[in-house]
Amino acid sequence: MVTIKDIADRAGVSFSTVSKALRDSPLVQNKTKQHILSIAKEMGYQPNLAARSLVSRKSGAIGVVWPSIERAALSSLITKINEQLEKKGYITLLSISHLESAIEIFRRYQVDAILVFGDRDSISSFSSISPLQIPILTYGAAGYTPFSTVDVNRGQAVRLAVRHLARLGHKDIAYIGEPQTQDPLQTVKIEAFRDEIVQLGLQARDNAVLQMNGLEFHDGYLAARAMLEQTPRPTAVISGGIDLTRGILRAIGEHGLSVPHDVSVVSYDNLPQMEDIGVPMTVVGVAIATITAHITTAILELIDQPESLKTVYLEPELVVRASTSHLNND
DNA sequence: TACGCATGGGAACAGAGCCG
DNA sequence: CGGCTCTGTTCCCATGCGTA
Repeated sequence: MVTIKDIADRAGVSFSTVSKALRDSPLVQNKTKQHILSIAKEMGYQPNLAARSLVSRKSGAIGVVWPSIERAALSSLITKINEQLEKKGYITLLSISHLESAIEIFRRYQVDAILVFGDRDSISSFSSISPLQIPILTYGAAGYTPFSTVDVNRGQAVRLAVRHLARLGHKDIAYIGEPQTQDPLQTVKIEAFRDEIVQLGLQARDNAVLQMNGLEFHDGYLAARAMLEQTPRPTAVISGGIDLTRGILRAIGEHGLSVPHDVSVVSYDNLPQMEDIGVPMTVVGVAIATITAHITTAILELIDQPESLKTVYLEPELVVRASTSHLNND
């Protein structure tokens, strides 16, 4: 490997001068600088990050723990976060391992901060993390972790959805998004759903919330099929997430029904791709760009002040598109 | 303006001291 | 004397302060 020493030998200067020249220091004459730069380029020099972080005590890397790789909503989050951190000179290391082993690996790489996406599995293991020197930011796990957190007011999002449908005249509303295994992130939404139904004096049916195995396409599909068999059939449905929504739309289509004429659909997850997933979706949630901006800011702050502890709660919005309409009385 | 030198964490190595 | 553990040293490379 080419090091600054090799460049120094070739250029006939000391390696500290090469270091300064490569970092565009004003302490090196422009002529010398250009000479050194051209030699570095010619020799194909790449700075050794390990050595650099040895001195600076910063690795310039941020570890992201992302255990549920199959969820579409999270994948657009991570893409954007990576983009924004890159602009700030950081690289992101992604781990899809379990929380404990992911953190251990990141410690060895000496990342400057760790971002953890909370999900059912990671939430339960937060308590077992031994205190460490690396700052940790969690997303989607407010109230479950001793760390700084950026989170979304999920309950409020679902309330917005219920109110929107109620305003359109719907009284019989279903909710698809209750996995069999206890998932705190989903439970919050479901509780808000039930509560808002009662608050608005709508029909509170026992089977309004549909059970399912998981939160993926097929789960939404099966739950929607079950819902469409109910009599009377709900006139509107709220979906717990984008993957479920895709399955729900499929089931409705196969049933020979149309959205929103026969069934209005509001989906959780305020993602750009929601503008058209067969139907332009009415959605509730915090826009991805807003979430990622807050996460990025919070991480950078945490690197500057590792001791600080901060919880940011983001308020969701309702974006009305073509998947919801007034109740038909025909 | 350019150079000398200390610095950082950890792997690899050298040497000392011990045991059977 | 071979084999072992334990301690101490050197090296990796880029950075940046102090100095010539």
